[in-house]
Amino acid sequence: MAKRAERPGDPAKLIGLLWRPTEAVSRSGLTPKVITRAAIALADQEGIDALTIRRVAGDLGVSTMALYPYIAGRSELLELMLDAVAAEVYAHTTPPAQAGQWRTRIEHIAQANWDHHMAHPWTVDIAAGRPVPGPGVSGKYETELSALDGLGLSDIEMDQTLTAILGLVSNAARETISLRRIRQESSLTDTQWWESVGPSLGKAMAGASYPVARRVAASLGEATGLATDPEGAFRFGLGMLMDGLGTLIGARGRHTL
Amino acid sequence: MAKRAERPGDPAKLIGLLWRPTEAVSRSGLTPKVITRAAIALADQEGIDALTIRRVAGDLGVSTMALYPYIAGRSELLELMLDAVAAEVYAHTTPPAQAGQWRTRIEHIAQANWDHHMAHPWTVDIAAGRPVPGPGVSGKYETELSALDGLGLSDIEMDQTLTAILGLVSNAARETISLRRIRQESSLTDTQWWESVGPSLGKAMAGASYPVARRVAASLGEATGLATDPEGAFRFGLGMLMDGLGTLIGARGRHTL
DNA sequence: CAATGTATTGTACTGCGTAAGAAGCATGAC
DNA sequence: GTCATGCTTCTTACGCAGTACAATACATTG
Repeated sequence: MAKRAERPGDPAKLIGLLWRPTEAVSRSGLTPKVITRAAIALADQEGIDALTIRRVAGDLGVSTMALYPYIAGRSELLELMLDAVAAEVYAHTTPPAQAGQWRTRIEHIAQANWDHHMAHPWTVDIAAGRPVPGPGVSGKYETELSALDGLGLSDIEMDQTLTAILGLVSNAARETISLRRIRQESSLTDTQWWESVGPSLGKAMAGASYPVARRVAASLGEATGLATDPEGAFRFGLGMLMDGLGTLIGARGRHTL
Repeated sequence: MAKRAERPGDPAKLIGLLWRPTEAVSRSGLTPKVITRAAIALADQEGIDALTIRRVAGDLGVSTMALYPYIAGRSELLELMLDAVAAEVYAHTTPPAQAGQWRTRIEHIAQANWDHHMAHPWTVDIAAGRPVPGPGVSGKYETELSALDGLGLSDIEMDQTLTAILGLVSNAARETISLRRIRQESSLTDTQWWESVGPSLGKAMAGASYPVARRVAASLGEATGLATDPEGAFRFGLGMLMDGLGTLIGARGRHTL
């Protein structure tokens, strides 16, 4: 946490980087694409906290400041990374036929985004700025909107439906990834952790009574062994959302969980 | 971005801080509560990036290291802050009668959480860790689950429904706050920004064609003057979600937008 | 009033993004 | 082949973060 001097970032420069990347190879072999790829690989393996300019430069075998002419700064690099991975979201899947059921299409979108977040966990950590869509993000948006086109929704409703779907996915992904990270770092299993924490928590909470919360937490613990089940919540929420969408467009979808 | 040495943090200590805060006032007048309050005030006004231990200590008129005996470290302070504001979410609202319509109750929850995020924008920036619920969070959870109790949902479904609702809210809040921040920082209005960016973007995108995306973006721009409308998406998504919930529990709710 | 233990402070370490200027290297002109 | 030109790359240094560690100031007890 707590960022250091990060210049505002020039939008025009960013657009250039996104849409017209320099292909010319200079004497070190650096290009925005090469740097972005190295940065993505690093972030995939070690998380954004490990993604420092120094480290990326080190991985590429050049000095820290050598990167700055190609990427404008750290925040621009993050945008380049986001756009690059966005271009891959639907690259390795065969989309269901456009004529197919809309529920299938939506589930395909949700699943692809889920897989995307799981493959690149750092994508849930980046706070979106003023959106400057690059080719990857634009293509992804186009693909997703197309799946919602022709259902009888207005343009605005299409966008809002998509936002809701992607929001459910990214929320669940964020929580799942957060849990996974903590498990890796703490070297304690969930059971061990609860055993160490449970007693003192029970003692501390003595007196306060949360009847419904206690009942629900107990049920959750029995069913999933965890205090929280983000992926389950996501699939359930998506089902409800699609039911609501079915009602809205009069297509009478059935809830499938 | 990029955090520095942040110890893992002792869960047991955190539980103690959350549930049995030291009331004893030492010679400087410091207590966890006082520090937490100061930190919240600072974060509310200047954002989490401004929330440094040094700064909080300065605001309280003590040296940096004086805080460490009371809060265990920065991450524990964040947890204390989150729990403290969670306790306030429903403090200043009169909840609708339990006997009332469930849609009203859910809308009340969503609205309270929306207001909460708007009052404390930093709440959308904090990555959740392994959940160690304090009294504030627990009380909030209890209140929210109670609003969903008795609708015929299973315990797990209640939790998942709540997760979906709160997810929609926090996503929309995150985007809204992000946009607001950028507007404040860039000192350019949205119109000015688009005027500066639009032309080069248009030129860059020449050749690529995104028919649906272009149409939808145009509609969005006309309707809201913006490329994105998080709050609208949130209200629309919530409506759909509640419609789906209505279908599920057979209560036949009507979509109200 | 002295002794003791804790609350507080000062100093220092490491690591970050990046500004500024020095140095290195490829390229074209003669 | 030699050399000036101009971009590329590297070195150095600044400011600021969290917090470890040791020294100091203070309140309390006898």
